[in-house]
Amino acid sequence: MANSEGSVSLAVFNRLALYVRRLRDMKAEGFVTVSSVALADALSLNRSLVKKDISCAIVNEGKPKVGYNIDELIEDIESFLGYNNTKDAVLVGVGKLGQALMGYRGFEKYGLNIIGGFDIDETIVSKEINGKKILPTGKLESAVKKLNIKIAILTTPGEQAQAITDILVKAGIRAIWNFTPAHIKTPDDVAVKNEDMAVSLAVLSQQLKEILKKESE
Amino acid sequence: MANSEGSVSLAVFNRLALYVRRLRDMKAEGFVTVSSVALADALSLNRSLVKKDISCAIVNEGKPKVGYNIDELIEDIESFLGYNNTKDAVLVGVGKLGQALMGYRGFEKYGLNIIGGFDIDETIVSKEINGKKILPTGKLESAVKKLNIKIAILTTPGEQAQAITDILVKAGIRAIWNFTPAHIKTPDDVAVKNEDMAVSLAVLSQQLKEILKKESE
DNA sequence: TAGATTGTTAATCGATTAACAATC
DNA sequence: TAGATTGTTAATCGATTAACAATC
Repeated sequence: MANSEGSVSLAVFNRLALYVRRLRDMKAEGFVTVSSVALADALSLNRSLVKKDISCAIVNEGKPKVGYNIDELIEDIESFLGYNNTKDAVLVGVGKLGQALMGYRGFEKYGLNIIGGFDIDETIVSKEINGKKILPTGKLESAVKKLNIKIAILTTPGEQAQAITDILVKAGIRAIWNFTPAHIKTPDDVAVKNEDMAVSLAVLSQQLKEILKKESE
Repeated sequence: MANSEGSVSLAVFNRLALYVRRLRDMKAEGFVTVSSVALADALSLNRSLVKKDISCAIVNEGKPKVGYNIDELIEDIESFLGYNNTKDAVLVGVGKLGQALMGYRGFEKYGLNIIGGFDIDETIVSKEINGKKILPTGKLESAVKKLNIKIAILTTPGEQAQAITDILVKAGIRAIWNFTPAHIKTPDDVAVKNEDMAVSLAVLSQQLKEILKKESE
């Protein structure tokens, strides 16, 4: 059995998501069972590491000499990552990015259900994207309270981020996925995940620098 | 002086970006100098950790009893993270997400210059977003070669991701920022940064779960 | 000088890797 | 049975934290 209530490190989380993606590919290629060794080798990762990561997430044990049933393994990891239990969310700020996220059908696969968008722009209010209504920001607080929503996606301009955050927190939101470049302040009992493009870009740039450096040697 | 050619861990990178954001806030609040201790306390992080992170990135040393000049510190960290040296990139797949990224002026602050977009859709080709032209995908390879571009942003549908990746690699691209949900295969000398919404969402969901659990106790 | 903070060195902690007995 | 893989325990490595001398 697994680390029943695992506060797993971020690194493990990242790798588990990577495993799921690769396992889906392997399943498509016709694999019925898969060993931790095979998965590790496919990803060029240490075998013990993959073994241990898997053991954090699984309910269905593997069999010596055979490995894991690929369906059960995918199911277990997805369940551990929370892809299976649907979570309702609101999205605030229906600009280009907000529209892109509202229109992205992939979220459903990961258990996120955006119930609707909110914007101050009159011209966009009352339109629909991907079958989801867009309401005026004035109705944000009451809607969140009424539907008991706990997750909000923040895609407003940076200047409005803090003001909207305050409204969200007041309405009972407990997790904010922040796509704005602004730093937002929240009480300790509200989780914030910054989708930080700057960091990703910096990481990518550094990798590129190392590759180009290696080449010129 | 700094760890002159620092292969710094991802964790350090993430924290340095966090420091910059907070330092900008502090500067706006009127700080002229700042100590590692003050910064650490403001972020509720360990003092030694912040001290060490900073020492990886800085050129301008701090002064005992005073701390660092806030302008120099921001400048040094930004430079270390590569925000200052402009990097040209192409963007492939000008859907909602692609448009959002092309229209996002914040990238300039981080040194990314999207020189243009590419799409197969005739109706969007030849339009402009944020002053940047959109060209047919057929011209992608020659444009990348001609302008010697090394970075590509991939925002196509998942199904096209691998085919486009192959073209990009052939044209000389060495770093791909992958916003598609697809797993793309590249040679070892091409860096890939997956912008994995699923992982972020999973992390946020877990934090939320822990908060709600704590509450019900 | 006394006090605070720097930069650096040592101690601790956690995550990764290796080793191995159990099992099909 | 022999061989491969599981699950687990021990060893290693790296990152975080604590301690401390140097300095303004």
